[in-house]
Amino acid sequence: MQARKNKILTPFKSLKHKHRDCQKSALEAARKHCQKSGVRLTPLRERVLALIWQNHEPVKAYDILDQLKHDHSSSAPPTVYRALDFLQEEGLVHKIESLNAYVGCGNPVETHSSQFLICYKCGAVAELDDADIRELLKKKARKIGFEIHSEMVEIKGCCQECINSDKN
Amino acid sequence: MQARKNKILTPFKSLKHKHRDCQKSALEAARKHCQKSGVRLTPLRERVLALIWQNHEPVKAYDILDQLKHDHSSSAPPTVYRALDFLQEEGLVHKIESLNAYVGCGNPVETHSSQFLICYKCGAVAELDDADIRELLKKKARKIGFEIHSEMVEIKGCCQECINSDKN
DNA sequence: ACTATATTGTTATATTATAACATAACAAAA
DNA sequence: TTTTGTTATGTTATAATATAACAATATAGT
Repeated sequence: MQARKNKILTPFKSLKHKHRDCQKSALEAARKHCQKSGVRLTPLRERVLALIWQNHEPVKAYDILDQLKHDHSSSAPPTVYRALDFLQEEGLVHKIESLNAYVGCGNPVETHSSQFLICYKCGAVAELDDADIRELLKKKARKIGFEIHSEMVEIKGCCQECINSDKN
Repeated sequence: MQARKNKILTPFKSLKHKHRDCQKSALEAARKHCQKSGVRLTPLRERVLALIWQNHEPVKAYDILDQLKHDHSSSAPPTVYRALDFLQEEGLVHKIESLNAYVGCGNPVETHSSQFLICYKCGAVAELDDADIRELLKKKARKIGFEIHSEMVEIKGCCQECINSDKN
C-alpha cells in the first residue's frame, strides 16, 4: 500500500499479456461490483461490457452496435447508449472525450477522475489514478477561486512498447 | 516575468469586464499573428473568430453557422469547420473536447497544451498555461515509459463569481 | 397475483463532422 | 500579363455520434 494513492488502474498491455484473462476478471469484478451496489448487470449490459473489454483500445458506440446485432438483432443506438450510460454511472466504463470512444475501467471504485494515456500508434489506453495530479489541479484551480467538480485528463503520445518496436 | 511559466491565458471575466475590448484585442492579436506566420486571416476566418470571441463561453460549430448565415448566405458546415481547422492550427482557437465546442485563445503563441476550467453555472471558460501541470504529467507519463505528444486537461466546476453570487 | 419501477424495443430525429468535387481568388513564374 | 499552381470557398451529399419519445416487457417488492 502506498502512502499516496497513485495507481495504474489499467497498464499498457505487454506483448505477452493474456488478454482473455484480463477480460474475464474485469467481467467478474463488474458482477461483484453491481451486486454490491444493488444494481442489475443485465445480460445486455454485460454483453456490452464484454465487447468493450475485447481489447485495451477505446471502442466506438456504433462498433459496439454492429457487433451486438450479431447476437441481439433488436439492437439500435439507444440499446448501446443506455448500456454505456449505465456502465459509466457505475464506473465500469469511461468515455474518452477526445475520441468519442469508450474503455473499460479496471477498478470500478471511488475516485473516478482518472487520467488516460492514449497511444496513437497501437491505439491502446492506460488509465492512471494519480492523487498527485488531482491535488495539483485542485491547488491550481483554488488559486483562482475555482471549485472543481470533475476533471478530464487525456494525454496522447507513444507507449513504451511502440517506442521499442520502432527502434527495430 | 515569472521563473516558471505559469500563466492565466484567459481569466474568468469579472462582472465589470468590458468584453468588447477583449474581443477587439483578440482580433487584433490574431491579425498580427497571422501576418507574422505568413498565413491568411481571410474575412471569412476573421468573421468566425469574431463570433467565437463574442463571449467567454465555448461556442458550438452549428451556432457559429447559424450566425454566419446572416451575413454570409453561402455558408454551410464545411465553411465553419474549415475556418475552425485553420484557427485551431494557428492556435487562435481551441476545441473543448468534452463539450464539442470552441473557444478563442488569448495568447496564440508556442506551448499550446493548455488547461481549461469550465464553469458549469455561467458557462465561461478560463484557460491556463501552467508549466507545473505539464511537467507533472510528463513526469508521470515517463515513469511508465510513455512519451507525450499532446495533452488535454478540462476541469469542470464553479468559478469564483458564481460561488459568490450563490451566497446572496 | 398486483402494482410500481426498471429495462428494453422501436421509430424518428437531433447534433456533430467530413467526403468529394466544382469554382473562384490569389500569388509567383514564365 | 497570361499562365499556372496553390489556396480558399462553394455546393451537395452523407457519415458519425447521440438523444427524444413513447410502447412493450420484465423484475422486484408487496
